[in-house]
Amino acid sequence: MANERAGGPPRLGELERAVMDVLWNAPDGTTAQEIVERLAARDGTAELAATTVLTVLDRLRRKDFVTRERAGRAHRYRAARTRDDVIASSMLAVLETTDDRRSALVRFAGAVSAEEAALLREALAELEE
Amino acid sequence: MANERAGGPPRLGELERAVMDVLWNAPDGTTAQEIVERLAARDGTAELAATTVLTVLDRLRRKDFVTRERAGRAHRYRAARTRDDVIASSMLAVLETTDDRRSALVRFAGAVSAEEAALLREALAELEE
DNA sequence: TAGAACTTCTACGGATCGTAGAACTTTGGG
DNA sequence: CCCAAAGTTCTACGATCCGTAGAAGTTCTA
Repeated sequence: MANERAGGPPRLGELERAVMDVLWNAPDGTTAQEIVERLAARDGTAELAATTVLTVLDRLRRKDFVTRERAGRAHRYRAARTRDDVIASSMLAVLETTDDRRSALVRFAGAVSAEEAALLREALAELEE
Repeated sequence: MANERAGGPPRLGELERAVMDVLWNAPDGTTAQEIVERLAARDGTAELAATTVLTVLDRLRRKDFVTRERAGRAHRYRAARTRDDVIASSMLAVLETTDDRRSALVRFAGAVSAEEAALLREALAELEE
C-alpha cells in the first residue's frame, strides 16, 4: 500500500530520457546497439552494456514511449510519441495539479524568459487565425 | 552511482502534495495536528499517525517547501512557496528538458483551452510594456 | 547447423516515499 | 520546581523506480 504513483503520466529517469533523445533524433528508428554507441559518443563516456540499454528500452515500451519492429535478428526501435507531445502533455499534467489554473498560468507567463515569452506569443498568435 | 536525480526541482509524492494543499489553504500556517485532521476530513479516511505527517513536514522542510516557527510547544508550519510558484517553475523545468522549446510551446499552446490561451495572451501582453 | 547476435529473465543497490513506533525534548499546570 | 502530556526527532521498514548488468534463452545468417 506504500507508493501508488496514481495520477499523471509516467516519469522518465535520466537514462530513459537520454535514450528517448537518441530516438527522437532518429526518425526512422535505430537499433539498441546504435543507441549504445550514440550515448557513449554523446557523453564521451564508456559504452554501457547492451543489456542495460535493452532493459531501458523495454521499460520505455511498457510506458508506451517506444515501439519496435523486427529488423533482421534485431529490433528497430522508434519513439512512439514526439518530444513535443511528451513535453506539452507533461507541462499540462503539472498544470492540472492545481484548481486555479488561471493564476498558475499567469505566473508561468511571468516566469518564462523573454525569449520564451516571445515564442509563446507567436505560438498563441498562430492559433488565433 | 545508481540514481542521481540531478536536474530539476524536487518532486513531491502524493502525501507530500496533499500536505502542501492543506498548507496552501492556511495562509497563516497551521499545526501538524491540524493537518492530520484536515487530511482525514478531506479524504474521509482514518487519521494518519501524527508522526507520519511530521515526517512528511520534515521532508518538505528539507526541500524548502515549508518553513515553521515555534508556537507554544508545537510548531506552526507554513508553505514557503506559493502554489503558483511551484507549478510555474515545475512547468518551466519540464520545458527546459528540450532544446526545441519553440515547438514544445506551440504544442502546449494548442493543448490548453481557448480561455486559457486568451489568459496567457493577456498575461504576456502585460509583460511587454 | 553452429556460432554470433540479440532479447528476455533475473537481480541488486541506491533513492524516494508512505507509514509509523520509540525515544527524546519541551513546556504548561499544579 | 517538577511531572505528565504534547510535540518532535530518530530510526526503520516495505514498496516502487531506476541504473546497471550477468545468465540464460531465442533466432538468424553464413
